[in-house]
Amino acid sequence: MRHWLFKTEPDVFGIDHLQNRPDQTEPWDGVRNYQARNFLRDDVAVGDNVFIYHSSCKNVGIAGVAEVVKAGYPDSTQFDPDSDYYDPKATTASPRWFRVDVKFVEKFNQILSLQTIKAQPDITEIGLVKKGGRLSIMPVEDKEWETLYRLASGKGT
DNA sequence: GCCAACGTTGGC
DNA sequence: GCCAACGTTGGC
Repeated sequence: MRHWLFKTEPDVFGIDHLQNRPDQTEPWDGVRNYQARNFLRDDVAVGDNVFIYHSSCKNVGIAGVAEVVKAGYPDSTQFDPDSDYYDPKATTASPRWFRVDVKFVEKFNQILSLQTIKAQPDITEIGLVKKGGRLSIMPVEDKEWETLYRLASGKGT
């Protein structure tokens, strides 16, 4: 099983939205970045755990955990002219964009702030810290997951 | 709202 | 295939 981090703007769709969904499950769509798309299409698998990260807001950081319940399949918003995510160059025969379904697992009592994450000496390779933090879907190494989960949940391992 | 860093586009 | 121009992201 692999671990991931998905970024989201909590004003649009955050951990609370996910928790309040029917079945606490929601398609993770609207990803329009090729590197992130490749992860969704090729690598994210059912049963993988995902950190839900809140960006572009007052309290930036990891807010909770979700689990992948459906692996990559075409993101239907790319075919919908009324959608913000419409892509006229995408066809059903060869979809460009993919999404996965995620289910709520856990909300942390407190956001694990980006500042705290960056302060960890062994968290230096994560995409959050590199590349100016712009990638919206990124893998998290097992060791990094352990460290971050311990910090966020306050639980020992 | 600013601005740095990155991704995408399109002319050549 | 290069690279300048442009758009977007995201922390602050």
